[in-house]
Amino acid sequence: MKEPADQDNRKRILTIIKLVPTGRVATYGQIAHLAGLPNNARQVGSLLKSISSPDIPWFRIVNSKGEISERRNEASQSMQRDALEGEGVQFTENNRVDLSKYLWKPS
DNA sequence: AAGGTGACTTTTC
DNA sequence: TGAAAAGCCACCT
Repeated sequence: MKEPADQDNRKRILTIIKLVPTGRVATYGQIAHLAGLPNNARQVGSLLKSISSPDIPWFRIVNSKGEISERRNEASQSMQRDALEGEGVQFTENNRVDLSKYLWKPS
């Protein structure tokens, strides 16, 4: 039987994000890779902007530099930083997180 | 149908 | 080390 691939992928991505533990962050590429979409990091981001589920810790997703990606809605950006700091993640002067410390390493 | 866009990543210089 | 360009792929005019 056949399934709509993109919807299935979307669900898989969200599932992965839910697995990211508190106080940790993950990169878009990592999420995409874990979801089985190695080169679709952008799609992950595109999906996150339309997030509506409170169960999804979207704020734990940052880009490969460890910085919060720029977006149209600035409020969302500062909200993300605030949420991460509330979980114990410290930001550097450059407005970045130390990936070598906070990056989620799945088993 | 075809080209532009984007919450990205990696390679190059 | 860091900025710029190229690469990628789904989604939207």
